[in-house]
Amino acid sequence: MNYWLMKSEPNEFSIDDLINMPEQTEHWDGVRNYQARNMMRDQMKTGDQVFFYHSNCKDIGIVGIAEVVREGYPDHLAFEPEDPHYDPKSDPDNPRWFMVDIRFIRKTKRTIGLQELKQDSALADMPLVRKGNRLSVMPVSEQAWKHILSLE
DNA sequence: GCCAACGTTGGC
DNA sequence: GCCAACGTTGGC
Repeated sequence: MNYWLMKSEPNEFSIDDLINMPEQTEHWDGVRNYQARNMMRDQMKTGDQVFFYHSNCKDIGIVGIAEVVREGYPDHLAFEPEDPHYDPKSDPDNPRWFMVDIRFIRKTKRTIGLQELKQDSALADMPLVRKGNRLSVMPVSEQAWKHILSLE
């Protein structure tokens, strides 16, 4: 099993929004970054565990856990001209952008804040705490996953 | 709202 | 293929 971290701006889509979705499941659409795309298309497997992370907000950090319930498939928003995520270079016969479905498992007992993660020497290798990191989907090592859960 | 970091685009 | 301009991310 693999572990991941996915960022979302709670103004756009929060952990509570995920809870309120039918089946507590949502497709992770709108990602327009090739590294993140490649991970969703090629590497994320059903049953993989995901940290749900709130970015660009007052209370930044890990807020919950979800799991992958559907592996990479084309992001339909790229085909819809009216949508902000429309990309004319992606077409249904040769899709450029992919997404996965994730299902809510639980909230963490508290928000595990970015500052706390940054200050933890055990997590120094995480892309999340590296300067200038902009990946919205990133892998988490098993060691880092377990360590973060121990902070709860 | 600001702005540093960094990915993408496109002219050459 | 280089690289300047531009757009976006995301912490602060």
